[in-house]
Amino acid sequence: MKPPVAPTDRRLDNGGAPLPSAALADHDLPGRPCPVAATMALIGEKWSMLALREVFLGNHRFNDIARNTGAPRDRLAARLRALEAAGILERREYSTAPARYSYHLTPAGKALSPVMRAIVTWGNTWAIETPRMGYLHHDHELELTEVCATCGEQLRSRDTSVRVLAPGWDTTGPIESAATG
Amino acid sequence: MKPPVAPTDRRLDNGGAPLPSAALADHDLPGRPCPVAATMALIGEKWSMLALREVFLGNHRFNDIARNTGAPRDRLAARLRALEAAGILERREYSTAPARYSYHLTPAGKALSPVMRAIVTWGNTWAIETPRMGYLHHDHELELTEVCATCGEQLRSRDTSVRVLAPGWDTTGPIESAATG
DNA sequence: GAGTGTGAGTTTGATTCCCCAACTGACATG
DNA sequence: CATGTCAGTTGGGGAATCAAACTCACACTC
Repeated sequence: MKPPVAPTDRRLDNGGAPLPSAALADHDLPGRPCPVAATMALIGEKWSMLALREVFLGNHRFNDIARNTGAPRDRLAARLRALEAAGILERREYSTAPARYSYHLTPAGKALSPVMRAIVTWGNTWAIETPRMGYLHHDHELELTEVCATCGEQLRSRDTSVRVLAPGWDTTGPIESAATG
Repeated sequence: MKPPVAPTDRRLDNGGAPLPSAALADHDLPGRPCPVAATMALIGEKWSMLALREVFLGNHRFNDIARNTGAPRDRLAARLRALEAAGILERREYSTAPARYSYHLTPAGKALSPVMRAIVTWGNTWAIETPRMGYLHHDHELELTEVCATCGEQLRSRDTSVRVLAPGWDTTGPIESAATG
């Protein structure tokens, strides 16, 4: 039984090379070692997602990003630097003398598009009165759903369960026995 | 040609009633009026996503959430209150005298599960060395992909384009003509 | 060649937020 | 009566944030 949809390619551009972002270790993260905490450490600061939104929309210059997000300029400069250090954005010099840089998505940055789409979808439905952004898929409106590529079935939350893979932790928290020694 | 997958139900539990969250208006948002900005205003503060992660994992009590996230207790109290005000969490009194509350997901909160899954998937791939969390789908590992429910096709970013629906704005920013008047 | 504009920041000073640790209050347990 | 639990709240110091002005290097205009 073949999967009806192909598994999404992940890190193909990277071909087994080290992570583009300064990969975070468990001890860099507060509380439970977990991909959510690691992701928040990289893109969870204020203005980061809005800056990324603008780059996804095709705005690559500092002034455009500042105007469209409303972020203070110093904060935006700091965030762009952090996103660059995380391997999510790259700076390209489009003018020497004076040096001028534009910001572009790396493979890791482009890989954030499912996160962005999920946020757009949720926000349109639950956070504002009227949708302010939408996606076209070919020539029709995108109706986003999740599917398991292994079995091809549309995802329902009740068919899924979480597995905690961090050593010393389970779903309820740190495991007491032999946790500290 | 029928869609091979059913469209995801959104706000069915809510049946056309007002938004559970204090729905945000354009002027509440910095910069471009957009679902990303609205979502960030509700769940973008520090510790919010980690608190939600714990509730998704089944930890509903203040002390458990505090321990597993590592959040300062005062910040956590503030975030839980904000998420409650946003209609994402609800407090349930599980003990009177002394009054003790546990935190549970509302329909809007449960609807964040695609966002959470997208973040887990990205984080496992790009932010940490080794996956620390995974999902089981039935009895196999979940391999998450996006599909357009309208046409049934697996999503590729190059097949999609963004539409800006906010009046006075396009992808590049605010529209100059007749913008202010 | 003086003045104005553009672009990407940096600096400044006031404000706000965040972290940590200790404390509170109402009970349960020994 | 002392200790423990639970869900917070309070206080003080430090860090981050904000808005606005400023810098620097050039380009364009008159």
